[in-house]
Amino acid sequence: MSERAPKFTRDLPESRRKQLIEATARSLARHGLDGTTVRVVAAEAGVSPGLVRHHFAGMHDLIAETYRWTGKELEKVLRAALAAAPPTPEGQLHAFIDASFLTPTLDTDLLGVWLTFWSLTRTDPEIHAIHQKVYASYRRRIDELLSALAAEKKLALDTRLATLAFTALLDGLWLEHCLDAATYTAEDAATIAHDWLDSLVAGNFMATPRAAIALNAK
Amino acid sequence: MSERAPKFTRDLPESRRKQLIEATARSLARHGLDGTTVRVVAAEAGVSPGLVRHHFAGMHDLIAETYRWTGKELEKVLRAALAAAPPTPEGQLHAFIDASFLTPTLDTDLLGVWLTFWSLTRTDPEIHAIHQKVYASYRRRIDELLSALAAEKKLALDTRLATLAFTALLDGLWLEHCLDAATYTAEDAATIAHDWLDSLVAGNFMATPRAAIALNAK
DNA sequence: ATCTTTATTGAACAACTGTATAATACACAA
DNA sequence: TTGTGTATTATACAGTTGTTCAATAAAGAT
Repeated sequence: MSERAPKFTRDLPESRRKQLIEATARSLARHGLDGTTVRVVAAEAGVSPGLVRHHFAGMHDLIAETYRWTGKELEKVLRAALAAAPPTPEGQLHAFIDASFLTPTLDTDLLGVWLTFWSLTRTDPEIHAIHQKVYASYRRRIDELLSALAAEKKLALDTRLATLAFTALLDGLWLEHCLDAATYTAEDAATIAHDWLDSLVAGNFMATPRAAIALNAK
Repeated sequence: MSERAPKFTRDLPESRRKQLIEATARSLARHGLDGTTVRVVAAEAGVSPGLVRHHFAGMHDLIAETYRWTGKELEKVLRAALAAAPPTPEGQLHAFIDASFLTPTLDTDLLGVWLTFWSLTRTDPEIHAIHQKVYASYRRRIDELLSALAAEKKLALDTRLATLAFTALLDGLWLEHCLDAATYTAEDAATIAHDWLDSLVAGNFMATPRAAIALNAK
């Protein structure tokens, strides 16, 4: 009875920062960017609003850090999926697709946050810089796998365009699934992507120099 | 000299609403959702802030109306492109791709607005409803063309999945181009999409029941 | 000219935003 | 136990938000 409960518990800066970042991610997923305020995030993390400024330069900084964290989190999941898959280029790429759509941790909440960042990328220079960094590493990985695939299967492949097509297809599929989950399932998305890759392996893709054809037609 | 200039000019509600909607679209493209406030929009349209509430139920309503307007504007451009193209399914689909990437009116500004709406779709019920309506009509059109294509070319095609793939590829290509125009050009995007369609026509796509294969493999 | 309608203005409002700051009290060392 | 550092709280603050509303004046009707 004489022992009073502490009004709050201290924590290491590193740990508290992570809690605030995760709270921000949850808020972005649920309430969108508009609804993600200092007070909402603080409440979500179970701390007082003032603590945000103590651990971050400001609200904008917190959101940017949440972007970086989400990117790393995503990469972690994908990396693990690739490590467990067959070490062939084809096996790795198929595993990449499965990880993108069939992994429980890649739920619409986690990916819904991504949409928020996309909308910020066009107008916010700092977010734009983060975006470039994240996507450059993302595309490099795909490009390496597609190059290895082309070499192994002896495909005449424009790996640059193929990489762009692959990432665009995955992003598009996930985007539309996220915007309206009722339209199609994650399994549908995976099927489509796998099928695209199969067609690529069969050599029916990115081999025809269409641009040259179009020029001749004129 | 005795004639004083009018402090403002009146306008028909319909006309003024359109001006405000267009001002909102410009603001969304330039300053993002955060920067699009009642005062900013009013200044962009050259009117007083109070006028917004006179023509719209509120700021939220204005943004929703801007979504509807942008959707119609986009459909108008696509419809015109299809009307000018060869009436064959293949010709129509290729024209659809060109219109999506090579039309001057479909600049990154107009499409940048779309991103804003996407970010709202997940958390705002009204925007979500508009999104469903717009995309349903969008997909119906593609589905009809792909069905006609499959019939003409006698392709064993899952048109539902093919439609999803087609729209996802276009959305993804445009999205990533919008987010970082330095990565690839609109011509690159068009080339990729045309190539995908060519591959589809050649019969190398969406014909294999991958799901069944996967089940047998287990 | 005068009247009527109503599009338009501009300021005032309450609510909310991110931030600044002083007081507090937890956790650990001596 | 006492002292020290600082994570944490709570409040206050200035700025901005969407909205309200009475006054104004433009434009057509009479």
